[in-house]
Amino acid sequence: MKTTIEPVEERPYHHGNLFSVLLDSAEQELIERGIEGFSLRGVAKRANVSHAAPAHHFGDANGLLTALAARGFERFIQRQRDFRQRAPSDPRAQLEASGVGYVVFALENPAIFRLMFSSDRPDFDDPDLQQVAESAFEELVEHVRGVTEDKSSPKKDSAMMLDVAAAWAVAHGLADLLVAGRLNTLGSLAPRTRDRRIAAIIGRAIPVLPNRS
Amino acid sequence: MKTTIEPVEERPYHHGNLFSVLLDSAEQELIERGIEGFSLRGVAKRANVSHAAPAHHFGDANGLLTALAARGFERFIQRQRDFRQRAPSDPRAQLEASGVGYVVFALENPAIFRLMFSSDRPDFDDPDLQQVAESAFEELVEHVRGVTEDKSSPKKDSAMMLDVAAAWAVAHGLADLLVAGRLNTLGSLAPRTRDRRIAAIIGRAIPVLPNRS
DNA sequence: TATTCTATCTTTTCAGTGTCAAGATTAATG
DNA sequence: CATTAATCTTGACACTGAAAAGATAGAATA
Repeated sequence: MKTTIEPVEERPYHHGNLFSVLLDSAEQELIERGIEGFSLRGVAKRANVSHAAPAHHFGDANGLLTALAARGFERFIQRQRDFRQRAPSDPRAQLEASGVGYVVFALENPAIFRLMFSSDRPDFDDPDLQQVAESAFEELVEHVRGVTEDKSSPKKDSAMMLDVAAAWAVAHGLADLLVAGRLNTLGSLAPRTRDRRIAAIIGRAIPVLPNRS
Repeated sequence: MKTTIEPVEERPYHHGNLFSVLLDSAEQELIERGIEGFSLRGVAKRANVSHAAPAHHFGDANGLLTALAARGFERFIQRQRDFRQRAPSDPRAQLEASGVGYVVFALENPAIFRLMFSSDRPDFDDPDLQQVAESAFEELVEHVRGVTEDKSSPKKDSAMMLDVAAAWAVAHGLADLLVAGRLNTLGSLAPRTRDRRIAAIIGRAIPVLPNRS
């Protein structure tokens, strides 16, 4: 009579690349159950490891969510670059493309977007997360500057700040409302026309340069 | 030897107005621990009742959060009215005041604001919540119409929708970013100047009426 | 090569959570 | 007054995140 039971699936004690596998599992968990249903044990189950394994790589659940948010910001930046590359090179078109990329990323990754902007769980003092989140902000500022800055009579910082806040707020507001399903008249349009209207709305937030008198 | 222990605080078996006390306790719990730390048992403890008591009034935890969100929307609407009343009566000033009220409410009630716009836990199909959330939306549409509608040549619905989305997005984006602490250059200003700038940013989103030619 | 060290992963345990079922108490109804 | 319904408590269960202690295997060292 057999006394030892062979495990159905051989699995080495040391996983090898558990770190990245956990990140992917966590993302899937987040997508399927949302930030408010997110469970560390569920992530471990997806990765086929014990429920305590993630702790060695990420500390606690919030540590895992912090890493996930950081990776989210990287993709977030990349998506905006994608849209800029396909757009005309004039500053205003570039800014509008960034905004459309902003919103499209949110629609493509609603759960991660909420993790990045509407959750207290990631540790935003974490150096990695802070760095990449600042990068996203700096790219925005740069492109706003490209549109509003009149080189012959440079704007004051406070005026500049107003422009940045306006542009950021429109893009972010559209993204967040669409993700929440509160702007369905816009959200249920075909992607192409939807994106055109998003660009139009964002364009409004930044006034045209005053004529140099 | 004493065998029966007198409870420290006499408490009638039937609370009387547990419903509203639970709502207040839940709000306090939400404020102190955030949506992601919110605990039904914590609410019951605050209300000084057993952990299962809330179920009889709100069903489950999400039911309680649904009622809380509905009350939040009522206050949200009221806060916007407050700001309109103190503002000049011309349509543009009224719209800007609504927007400032929108943002100020978010800053005054960050946890509830997130519950209302960035959480999956409230049941947005609930008739009460749906009704009051729609009311908030309708007041917004009305005030945008007041600014943009040219009575001699009425706009199409699609153009109207663009205006509404723009105004809503700016106000909501500012509110959400400020609550998340991502717009501190604006958020750390003195309330009066801060609100002035918020009004200015919102004013931009709605273009001036074209001259009737 | 043999041994020690260290990183990785598992198992066990514990307090806390939401929800359900059953019982206790009080108010409302006829 | 008797019965019913509403309200609240107690107890149980499965699930959660975290901590502690043990198991395993790769890496470093002698």
